[in-house]
Amino acid sequence: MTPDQLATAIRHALVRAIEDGALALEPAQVPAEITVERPRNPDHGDYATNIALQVAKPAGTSPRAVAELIAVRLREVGGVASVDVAGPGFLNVTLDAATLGELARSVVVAGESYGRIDRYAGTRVNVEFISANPTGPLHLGHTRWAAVGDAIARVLEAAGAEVVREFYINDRGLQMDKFGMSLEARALGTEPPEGGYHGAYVDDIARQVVAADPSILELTGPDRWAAFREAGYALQLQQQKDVLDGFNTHFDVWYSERTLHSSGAVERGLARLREHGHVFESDGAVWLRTTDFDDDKDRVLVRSNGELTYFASDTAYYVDKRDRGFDVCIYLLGADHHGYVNRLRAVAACAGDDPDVNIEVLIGQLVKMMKGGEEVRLSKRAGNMITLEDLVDEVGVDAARYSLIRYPVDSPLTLDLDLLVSRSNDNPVYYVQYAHARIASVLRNAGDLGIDWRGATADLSLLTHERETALLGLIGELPRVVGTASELREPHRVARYLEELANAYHKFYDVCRVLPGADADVEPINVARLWLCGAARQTLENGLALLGVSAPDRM
RNA sequence: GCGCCCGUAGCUCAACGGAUAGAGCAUCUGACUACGGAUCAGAAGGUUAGAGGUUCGAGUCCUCUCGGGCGCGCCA
Repeated sequence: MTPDQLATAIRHALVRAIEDGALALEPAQVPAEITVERPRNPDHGDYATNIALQVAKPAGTSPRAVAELIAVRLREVGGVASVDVAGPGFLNVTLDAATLGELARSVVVAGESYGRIDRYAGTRVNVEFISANPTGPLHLGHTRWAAVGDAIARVLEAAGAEVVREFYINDRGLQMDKFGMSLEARALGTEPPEGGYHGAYVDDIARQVVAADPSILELTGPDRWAAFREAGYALQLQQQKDVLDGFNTHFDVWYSERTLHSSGAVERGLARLREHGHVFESDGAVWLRTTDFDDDKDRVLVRSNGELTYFASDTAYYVDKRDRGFDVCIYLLGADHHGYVNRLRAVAACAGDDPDVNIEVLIGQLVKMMKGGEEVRLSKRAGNMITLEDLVDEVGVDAARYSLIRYPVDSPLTLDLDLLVSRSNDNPVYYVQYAHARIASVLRNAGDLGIDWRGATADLSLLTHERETALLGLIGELPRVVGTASELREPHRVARYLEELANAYHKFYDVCRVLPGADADVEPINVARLWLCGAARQTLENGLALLGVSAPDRM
């Protein structure tokens, strides 16, 4: 029995109590969600629910009395071994061993699809993240989003959503020109202009550009730096794509800001906003009245000199996404952009959408790096800038991704490079991966012993050891973890869950011998435990896949 | 000045309004001549920054104070 099935059984028990007249409650007062959770304390059974505490007040009686009414009816349900009323009115449910054990079989049978749910079936989601200028390498700030954004996309997919990962290329405007002029300057051996780009990578790209086409130096005037700009753009963008590819983060759409303008999307976007009546003119400029929807000031779309603002691109881009059929547009932005939240939400509202439904702006705090006990200051001046590439070179893709994903993004994160580099259990990713490798080893050994556990008849009711039931219970949690992680857009919950699961496996392994000892026959308990191992391995693999982290058979 | 985020063990951090606030690291003590010791068992470590409030119940929600990070252009 899965936790969801138990929740349904509890609901039925509650409804029956109402129908029997034992409980004075309107059907409408039954909560939409019945919370079933695994108690921290094993004495509290396999599962616990607080439903009695929730409905006691509207029912006009005490929580414990309600709990008793539900308990009596729940005990009749097949697979339920016992139901206790505890504390202020919690219901503690214990399943019988066979019912719990069968979970192992169903997980192994489900394979890679275990953990997938249909909560967001039919929902099209656009997840936009990183969206850097193509004027330099991706740095540490981008890296957090590369890992977390991709994990959010994976979790949403597991929850049934149709997800597109999108990277908005800021390839238009003054910064690009400065980039071109900086490249030109370095190629000519002069200093980049005021506000230009510095660092070794600028020299590298300049060299590459000249090497690819030496005739570029024969150009003059703006033609020359524009040519450097275009050639450098192509190289830098490709470099970003390659690095992200190596980071196991693959974008479905690379959306160029230039394309947005050349395609007429900007005009269409402005037209849409005018239709809804939130555009006005003042002081020779065109404005969007975002203050109609919680923004603290109105925003300029077209400057009095006729030029479009960056904000105009933003609005058009949003409208374009919606026109492409996305129900939800998720933006992942750094904390230094949190001032954009209200205006982006206002854009959605001005376009006639519901900002609470169609747009979602997630703000992530910045990452700090410690090395040798000191903070590594991040600066675009090359020397101490940490790039995504640097991080991966130092600690590897799995450790880098995992370390960035395992913390909620709304709190600032401090990473200690020294700890990450050491391949010890200081980094929990190894703890989780080790559990997977350990199981893989056991299963290999079973094969070497000629044990065909999947083909044998197994009595899974033998899995009654406290460590076995604890492990089974946690294995059963994956679908619900996917549910909360996807709903809250918090993939760190998956990582935390995997650590718990790995811990439960190690504890089980420590006291429960899986394979028969030397010269011993294969007993039913060996087969049952192999099923448990198979289920645990599959759950770890599926969970790690949600994070884009590998599940190695050997380490 | 206004706004957003944060403040939990020595350190890095968990905890969809639930039961005795949990892990890892660091410190101390233990455990295999059988499946991977990158493991497991145990000890120690807390006024959840502070003060009020909401309710059966608050680290979590509301108000205020203190402390830290960030943001407030017809810039991109």
